[in-house]
Amino acid sequence: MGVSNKVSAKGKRLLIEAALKLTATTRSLSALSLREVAREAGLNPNTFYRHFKNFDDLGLAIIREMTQELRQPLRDLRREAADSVSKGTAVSWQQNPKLNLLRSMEVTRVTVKLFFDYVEDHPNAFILGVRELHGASPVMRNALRSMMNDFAQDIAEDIQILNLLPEVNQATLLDIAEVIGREMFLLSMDYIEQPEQRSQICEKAQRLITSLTVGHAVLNGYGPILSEALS
Amino acid sequence: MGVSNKVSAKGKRLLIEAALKLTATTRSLSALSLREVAREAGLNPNTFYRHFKNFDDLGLAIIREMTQELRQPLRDLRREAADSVSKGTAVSWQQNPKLNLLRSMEVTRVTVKLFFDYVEDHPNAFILGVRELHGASPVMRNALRSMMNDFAQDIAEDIQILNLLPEVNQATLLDIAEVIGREMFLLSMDYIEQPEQRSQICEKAQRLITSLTVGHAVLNGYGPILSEALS
DNA sequence: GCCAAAAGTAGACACTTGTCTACCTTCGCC
DNA sequence: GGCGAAGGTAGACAAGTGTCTACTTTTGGC
Repeated sequence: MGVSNKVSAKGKRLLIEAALKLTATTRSLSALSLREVAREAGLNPNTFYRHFKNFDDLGLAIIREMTQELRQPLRDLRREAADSVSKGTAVSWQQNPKLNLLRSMEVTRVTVKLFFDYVEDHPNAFILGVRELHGASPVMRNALRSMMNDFAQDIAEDIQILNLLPEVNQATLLDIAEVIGREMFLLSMDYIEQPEQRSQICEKAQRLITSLTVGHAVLNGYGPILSEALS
Repeated sequence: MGVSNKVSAKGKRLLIEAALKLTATTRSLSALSLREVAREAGLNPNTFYRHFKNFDDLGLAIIREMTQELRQPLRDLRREAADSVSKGTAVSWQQNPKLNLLRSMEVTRVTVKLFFDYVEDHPNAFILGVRELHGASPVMRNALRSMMNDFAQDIAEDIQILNLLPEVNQATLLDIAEVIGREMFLLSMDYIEQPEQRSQICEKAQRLITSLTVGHAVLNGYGPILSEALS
């Protein structure tokens, strides 16, 4: 459920957990009151001051943990997805477009699945992240924005390293990766809120990623190759 | 600047404007206090109760206005964009893919430009919309979500009616339209916050839309046609 | 021009909040 | 085994809040 480990003091941990819980169920972080969080944590209001100097400070601490807990695992997830699919298929796109396209789509499928499993295990972290990404605190917005940029960077790198697309334009690839990252995060809200629709949401995410990447490749001159792959 | 007209009472108008102003500059709607809004509006706190029964009520009133003020104008914008480009070009995609693709991209270009001009004229409405779309109030979230769905519906219809793509799968077209609508709204935040980057943001939006739609078309079997158009 | 309804104000109420100073408790370390 | 710092508590304060009842002003339709 909660963002775990790494912080020494017990009170700090409790306060973070309390804030996460309240944020997920009730309000935006900036709308919480210090006393409310302390109460939820079962601590004296003043204890807050021992660990944080204000609310943005608490927020940043949460984001710091969240990033640590999400970024590397998500990287690993994508690698895992790629590995589980690409055993011995290091053919170039020109050589065998069909095989490569299928491989790409399979990597996408597995990654999406793993991602949403991960979401399911850390709903509160995602809820808070999405909420504050467009929230009222500039401090939080900036912190989360740069986190999202890092994710996008990771995604773009993976697309290249794992050879999921024929070689394409670097800068616009990053744009695509940004959109993918953002949309996945937003979809995670639907995923959490609508358990009965989860398989459809997975498929929707896959279609989105495929449409985006394929469109991007086509616009970079790989139309014929991809058409062949789809025929 | 503000969301205008249509509501009779002067006080109601003032309260709405005040809430919009505070939301844009300071906090999320749910984090505002009744007295704060009244103060900003230059009214007695109790006046609030004459017009709204709680804060969600105020929020919904704002969204209602916003929708009225945005939806039809945005529809008109897209039509205008299409008209200004498609004079006498009712050739089918099979007949002249290149021409049609160029026309599509031009419609996209003009629509994006008009959209962002519109954003520039109503920044507060967009800020509040994006903020509350992922905010803490379920009432607001649902209202805005259904507004976004309507937009997506409009976009999907336009893509069909204006023949911006060869005929494609209906259901997944709506998915694409949803992504386009959402990303345009999110990009509008960047557009407002980073005036010096505005032309790049426009181009980014265009590329996104083109990548998405082209990718979608390719996956629906129009790869060869589009490849021909791009050659 | 009247008069009821709608819009707006005044003052008060109990409550919650952030933050202060002062005090107690636990823990790690020499 | 003692001691200093870090973690946690207690009580109090002024300031701000939502909401109540009661009153005044403005307005629109007859």
